[in-house]
Amino acid sequence: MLDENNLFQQAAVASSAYASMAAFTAAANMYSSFYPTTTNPDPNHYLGCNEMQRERLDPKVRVKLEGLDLWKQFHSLGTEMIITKNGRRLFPTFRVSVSELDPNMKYMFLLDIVPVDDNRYKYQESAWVISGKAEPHAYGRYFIHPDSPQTGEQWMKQSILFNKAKITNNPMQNPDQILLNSMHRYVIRLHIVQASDEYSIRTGPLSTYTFNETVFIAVTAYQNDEIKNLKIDNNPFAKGFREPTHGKKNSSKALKRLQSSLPLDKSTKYDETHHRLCKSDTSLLSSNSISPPIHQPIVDSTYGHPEPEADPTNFNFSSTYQQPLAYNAYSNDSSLMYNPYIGSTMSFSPYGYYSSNNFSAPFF
DNA sequence: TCTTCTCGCACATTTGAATGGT
DNA sequence: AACCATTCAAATGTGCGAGAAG
Repeated sequence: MLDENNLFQQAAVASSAYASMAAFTAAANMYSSFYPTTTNPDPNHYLGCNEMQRERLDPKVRVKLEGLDLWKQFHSLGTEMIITKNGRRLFPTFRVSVSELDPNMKYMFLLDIVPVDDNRYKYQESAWVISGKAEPHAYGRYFIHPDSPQTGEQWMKQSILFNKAKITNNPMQNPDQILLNSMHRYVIRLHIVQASDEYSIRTGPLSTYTFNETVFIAVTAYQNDEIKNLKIDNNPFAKGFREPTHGKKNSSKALKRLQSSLPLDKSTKYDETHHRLCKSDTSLLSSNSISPPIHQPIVDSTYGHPEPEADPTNFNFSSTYQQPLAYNAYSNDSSLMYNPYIGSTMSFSPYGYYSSNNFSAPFF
């Protein structure tokens, strides 16, 4: 049996903070390689940490998902994220703001992505349908925010951007890239650890936040044209595929540079709140009765936004995440949804889903 | 035959070094 | 010398489409 303490001691002795984080991630990733998730997807099961009790952060701590409008647009269509061998960034970018941290304490921010259910999907007749049982998920891959660790005061100064986080389908890829399976459904999680130094990463108070709007299906090529068009319209790197300019090869580089340097263009480049509006969300929803509940209902993760009206065509949407401990992920009934917080109670806050679990989901 | 994945391509932004002006 | 703005090229991030793989 592997001595888990030794693995994490490797992280603890690293000289610089950043190096220690890398070692820590490597240690966590070694776990997943030693304990492959071939039979039981519950990380507690193969880590043997069911007994571990983990203190939570102050419940007053609030995390708000930024760019919520754009996330909701994607979510209403069934978000797809491209995964590649070399790793692909998430779009929309995962960005949060946090409040009520202790300004003087140090924290680390980590992101990971976990399966939402135990199904594999395929895109058939303009709808996602279950095509079989899911492949095992490689738990233990985290993206650690490069500013970690820093004080609560610094984290709360501005929104926290995870634009460098990448997803891949290549197990041999850099361990800080999150390994996913194509045609599987996932949700993004944020972990905040109070860690004043590298020794307290595993023991410091921890809270985990999940946002319903970040549920997506990993794909190697876009299936839904509406999703593709929404990406093209909103992702600055995909500007070349927008209608007016796409296919033109006669514009000189100098002209392009001039155009791109126009003040208006620059000022709106990364402003997600000014993205172009697309078609009405509800008009694009699938009402295919054979579709599984691919999308969660849109539940506000941001304080101060009214909850949208219920869509009568959207009868298949479940309310999984609003129910405390509604499903057993590891039962034999594959129709049940996977709750990554199994064993815990889960409550919803206006800022996001908050796990009250003391020990289970993240294993660091 | 069908579905899914990979790769090279064109077009875009980002980044950082080099340059010039104050 | 130090600072700032601009220019430029390389690196990187996109989706497309053809073809490969299973």
